[in-house]
Amino acid sequence: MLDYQKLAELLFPHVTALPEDMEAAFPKRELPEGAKVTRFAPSPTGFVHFGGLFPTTVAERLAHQSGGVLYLRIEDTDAKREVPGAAEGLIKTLATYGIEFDEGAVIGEDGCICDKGIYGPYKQSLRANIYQTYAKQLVREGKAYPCFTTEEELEELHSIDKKAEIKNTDWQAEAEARRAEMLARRQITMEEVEENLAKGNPFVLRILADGDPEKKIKFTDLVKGNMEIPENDEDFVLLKSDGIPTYHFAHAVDDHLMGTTHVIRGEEWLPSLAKHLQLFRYLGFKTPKYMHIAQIMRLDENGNKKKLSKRDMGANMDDYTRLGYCPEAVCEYVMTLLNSNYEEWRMQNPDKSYKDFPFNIKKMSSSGCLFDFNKLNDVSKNVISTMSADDVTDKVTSWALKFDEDFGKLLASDREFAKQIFAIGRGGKKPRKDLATWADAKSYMGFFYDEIFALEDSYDEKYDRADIKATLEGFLKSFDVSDDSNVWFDKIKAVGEALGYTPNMKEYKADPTAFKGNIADISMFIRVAVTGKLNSPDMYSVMQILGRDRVVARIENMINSL
RNA sequence: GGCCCGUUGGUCAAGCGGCUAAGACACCGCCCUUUCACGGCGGUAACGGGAGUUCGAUUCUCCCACGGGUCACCA
Repeated sequence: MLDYQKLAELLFPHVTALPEDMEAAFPKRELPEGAKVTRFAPSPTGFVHFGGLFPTTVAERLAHQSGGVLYLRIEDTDAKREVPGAAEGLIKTLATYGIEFDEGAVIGEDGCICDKGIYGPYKQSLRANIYQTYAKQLVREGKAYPCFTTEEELEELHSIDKKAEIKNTDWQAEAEARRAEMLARRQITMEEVEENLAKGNPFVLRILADGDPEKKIKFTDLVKGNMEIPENDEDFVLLKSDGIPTYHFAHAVDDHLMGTTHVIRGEEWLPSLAKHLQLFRYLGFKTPKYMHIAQIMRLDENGNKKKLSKRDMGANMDDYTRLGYCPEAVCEYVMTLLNSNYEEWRMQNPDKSYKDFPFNIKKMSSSGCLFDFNKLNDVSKNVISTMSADDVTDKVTSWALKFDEDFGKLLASDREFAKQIFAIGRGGKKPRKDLATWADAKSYMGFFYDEIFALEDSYDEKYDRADIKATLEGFLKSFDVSDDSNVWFDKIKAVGEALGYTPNMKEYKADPTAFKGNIADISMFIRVAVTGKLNSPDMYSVMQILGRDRVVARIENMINSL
């Protein structure tokens, strides 16, 4: 039997604080009944991806909907993987998706990350003394012990050392080796500890696991429901040799001290839940509520679902920006995936912010869903269709200035002109839905600009060139931009009728053989000349915006080319 | 391989012992319409398999299959 008190002093001579000092330094939060405290706790190793935005949106909604607190904690416990500037990027990206933190690591006025709130520091690398205080206590209580086996030695003992080779692992042998090794580790004597310490050998602190995997813990996850998980019997690492905690230990200590009520994270954490529960128990902490959110999936080349990973299209939130999706649309899509009754609510409340939606944990799906660009596009079209022409103009312009500079400059050169274009068919109960992304704008309305205008579509062979020419000439002869739309259209009808193309669609449908064609054909002749395309928004509006000179010039060009 | 989670149409999903098994996206057709877009109407399409429990199972239980996740001094 080791003298734990002595061991604790040997291991952590510099740690003088006690757990109660920490409890005093991090007082319980005083929040109204039912208020939830949630957090986003990323490791600063890269960008925010869709799979990360997902649970974070849940955390944000739950906190703010309940009058609680959402805070950001940076889990930079692995210096090797840290990417400079990643944390700043994460915060900014999240902000564009409506995720604002009340507390934690925030970007200060100087553009650098600073702490806001009294539960800091919010960077785990700065909290070593806090973790070590609890670590020391665990040693005192005989719940943790030092392990001087180096990483290299460990690797030799294990048949797995690299993720890539995991498929070739002999799991049986692995488990046995592990077991034996763990038992041996536990036999460490005070003499060995002193000897190693004297040599300056590094150590990790391991938990002394008391679990029996044959026994199950009953547990209720707020989204997964009831489940049974085997108790933990693995002496996992609490403190790495640099004195910095692993995720598990930091999670328990921080979420306790910072008063997290709901731990919201991806379901990939489910397998280590037993460790966390054990840790909370060892430390005498009340366990928070857990919500393990199903993963977003993608289809691999074999048609199987796979977790959406960083490299996949649609994973990096910056992809959406680049592709021209507006954040509102992405949020909207996320909400439809998160709560099955969201779309229904949206239909009844078309003008409200998604933040007014009563988010319901019970309406969350427990199985992973496939990312669907079709659906995103549809949602996005709806979102954009309700925006004002001013909004759309500004948003398309600023997007284009960044990702399609020439086009952006065109739009910016005459904002009023651009705005008139985007105003076509906007407003009213049945707005046009042409744009799913800002990138769609160019193909939709680029033809308005002579710099971009091109004959994308051509007349079908079946149409008599002479008729086309006659239509265009006839149209030009009577064209007057100041005509109202009825007069304007009547003139077109007259031109067509003279050529044997009936203006009466009903008549035409009743007996197509009686006519050369109809008003649709005539309109098309003009449309192609003016817009270069078979399809366009309302042609009268187009001509009004284009103005007399451009309309005439384009038609004359077409006549000359026929 | 052990453990955990999951499985309703192509996708997202409602359902919570008795229903012709909702709805949305996508797809197809029709209508409206000068094209497109919008809108309207309609259509194709689903409970992974097998045992139980039950008068009756998509719904409850078990087994199997399949899919996913995880097994680090990474989070």
